[in-house]
Amino acid sequence: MPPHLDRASPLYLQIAHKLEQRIRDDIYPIGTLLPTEAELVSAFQVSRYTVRQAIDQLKRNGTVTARKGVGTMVNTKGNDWRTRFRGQSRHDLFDFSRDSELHFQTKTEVIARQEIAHEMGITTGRAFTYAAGLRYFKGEDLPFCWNEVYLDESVAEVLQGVDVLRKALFHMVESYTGERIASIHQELSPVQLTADLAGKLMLPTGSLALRMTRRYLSSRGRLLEYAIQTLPAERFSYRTVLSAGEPGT
Amino acid sequence: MPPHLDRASPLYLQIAHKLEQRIRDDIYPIGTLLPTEAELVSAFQVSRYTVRQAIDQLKRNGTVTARKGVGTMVNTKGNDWRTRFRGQSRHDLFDFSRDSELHFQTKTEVIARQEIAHEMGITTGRAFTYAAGLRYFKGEDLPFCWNEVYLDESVAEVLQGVDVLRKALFHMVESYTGERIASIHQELSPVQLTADLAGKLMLPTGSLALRMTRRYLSSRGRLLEYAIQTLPAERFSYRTVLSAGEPGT
DNA sequence: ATGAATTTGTACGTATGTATA
DNA sequence: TTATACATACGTACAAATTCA
Repeated sequence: MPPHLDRASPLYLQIAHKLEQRIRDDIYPIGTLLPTEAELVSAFQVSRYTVRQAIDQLKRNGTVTARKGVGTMVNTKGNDWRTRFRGQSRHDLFDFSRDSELHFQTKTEVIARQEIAHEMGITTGRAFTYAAGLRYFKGEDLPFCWNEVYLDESVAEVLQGVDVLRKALFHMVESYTGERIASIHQELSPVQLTADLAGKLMLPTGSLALRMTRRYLSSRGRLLEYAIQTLPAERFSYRTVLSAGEPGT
Repeated sequence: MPPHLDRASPLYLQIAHKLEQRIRDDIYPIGTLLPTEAELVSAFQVSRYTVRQAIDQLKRNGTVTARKGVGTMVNTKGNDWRTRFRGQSRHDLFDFSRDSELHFQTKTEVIARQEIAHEMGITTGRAFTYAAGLRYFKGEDLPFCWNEVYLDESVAEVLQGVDVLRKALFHMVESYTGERIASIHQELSPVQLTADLAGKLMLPTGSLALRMTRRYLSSRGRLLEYAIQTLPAERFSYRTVLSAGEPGT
């Protein structure tokens, strides 16, 4: 056990965190190469396997990119998904909650049967609170999204008495349970508006829209929340910037 | 080298693909556990390290989740096709390019005029090489994507003599210029297939699809590459996994 | 409640392949 | 061609979480 590391958490995570820290501190500036794996091995006094696991962490969230024969380049500082998830522009789907309001129209108790259970990726028979409504950007008259939510009964209480939602629901769930949402599985597909939805959104039937589903999983893999958003193309575009460095650098 | 595997691509990817295939075929149904790592080792006749790398691949795109002492559970089978894509980082684009092949059908020199220049966000009159073709997952017969690319004339040379593209184009651009792509602006919208495109993709006219555009900008803000992908909903779903912490915790 | 068996997670060593400069 | 640096792949061992007798 190298002296600068402890046994409290895996070595590769400690090293990954140290590397991220150094990137944030501009010890490894954006656009430069990290020390080679061999150098990191001798610097940290661990095996190459462990160094590679640490670097894998950074690759996974886009912080660095490796190229054979060249090295591992720093792309960006800090890439916490929780920041991305909230703090983006109004046109970024990652951030609904801060600039928009969800006005519920219906709220009922349901049992997940065949199709919906399959769609959620769970076994049939589990109880959920289903709530749905229109989502508006603050200060605008036209809704830009039809929003449906299934909340596991163990956390359904957070929606009680809520008619207008102004915060991220999954965040409320985290506060309620005291447990972090471990992962969010998000999926996007194209759809056409049904007559019913078109009416609610005040658009022609058959208009093109994006359908985004999100599955919020606990650390034990339990589905706590399932959300479906239908976003008409005329009122929304999904834009993201991938792993940009600092502007102008 | 186990007899059922070749050396064309890494063993762990071949195994990952086989596992995904079996999940799609309901050999490993949703909600059940995969065979244990030890069983997969003897089934595939590779080391445990290789098996774990294959499973890591499935974990990364959310297909499975593993728990110590329990096993690796199947989460989702994703659309009957091998169609997952994490759109979060440059690294995801590398993976995407490695698993698929782009077969060019046309290649011409063009000048960006009114509409397309506006779409690209540049001034009119700049010269580009335009190339377009169908993209296939390796080993599959049906294309899953119509792929168009505009390459700035300063880097157009990288496409010369290339009929089948197996690497990330922007990566080749980076190697060619020695300069890093600073940011990638991505946009997604729903569309319906035109008769022309439907013919190429062998799908009914009017089928729903995702249209994804990407603008690759140099560090000085110059547009070096503009790519448009039309992805039929039946063959592709856009999926992202936002994970809070580290695997296994 | 305890302990053994099972299963994934972490970590080390070593060797060879492949892309790049 | 040679050297460099990351990528893949084998082996081994022990730790940690879970399950079950």
